[in-house]
Amino acid sequence: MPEMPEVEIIVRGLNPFVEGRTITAIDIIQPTLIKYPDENTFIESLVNHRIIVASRRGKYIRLDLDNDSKVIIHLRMTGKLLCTPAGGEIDKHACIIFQLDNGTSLIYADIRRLGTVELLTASELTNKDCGFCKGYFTLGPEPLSQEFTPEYLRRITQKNRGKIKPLLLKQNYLAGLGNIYVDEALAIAKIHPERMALTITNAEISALYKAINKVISDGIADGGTTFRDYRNSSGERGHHQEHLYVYNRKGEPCKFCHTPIERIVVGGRGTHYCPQCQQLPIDE
DNA sequence: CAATAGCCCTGGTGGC
DNA sequence: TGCCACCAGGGCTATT
Repeated sequence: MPEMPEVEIIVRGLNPFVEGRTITAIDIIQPTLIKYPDENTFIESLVNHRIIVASRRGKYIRLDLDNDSKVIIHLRMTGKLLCTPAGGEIDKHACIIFQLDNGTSLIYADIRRLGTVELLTASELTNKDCGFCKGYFTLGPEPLSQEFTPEYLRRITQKNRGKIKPLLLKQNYLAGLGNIYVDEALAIAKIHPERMALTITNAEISALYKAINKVISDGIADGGTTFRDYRNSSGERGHHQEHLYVYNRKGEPCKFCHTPIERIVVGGRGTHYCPQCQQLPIDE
């Protein structure tokens, strides 16, 4: 569900709530979400330990514990991390409940249960070849970071034989973009989602670079995008859906030229674009 | 490598 | 109102 801006908002909301709190008990309602290690080791490693900090890398959330355990969480499509006050209502799709020493609880809830929760020791985190959290260890640079530059974007488009949209969705090239923000960035940069990455010009690279950083920072500023399931750690909706250019706007007028937005499938994903603003070169 | 399909799941929506 | 096919913000794996 959540892409980088949504995960960023979740982590920002999480920290004031969990930082310094000790986990007093863990209720595991859906054990299949815990991919590593086994349920008992998971509980033993965390109960009576203090959460130092929550952080984000790409679409992953990480909790660092005082015994050097790291909990790596991916929310996939419908996962939520909810900070629930003492006596507060437990989400009906709660999968794992971390009870904290002040009576509150941190609840992992997930309607479709596609999310993943893994616990690594400090040495497993350093080792990277532990066989778990593979996606976490191979993440590319973050939008808005020093490492993400127009030159970097140029480099990955030059060495890729495929279409631009599937490339931008690959987390090992760029961490954090998902289906919504990719469509939005391409719309703002006026690049067709099926454009062959190799043929993208320097001027377009420059526009795409700015557009990626813009959609991500706007998404964060708006508290994320909520269509149905996304909620921040307090259970509130985001607002960026009110400012989208193309995503989920099939048939509605383009905000630049008023041409109806079209929906196609690219790389197996629903894709929205303006057929007027985002054209393929004639020879493609 | 790139493209595609299948898979993990539930639930909302739109067509009939 | 009911039934049903389809679709969904992700990502791993296997196959061609």
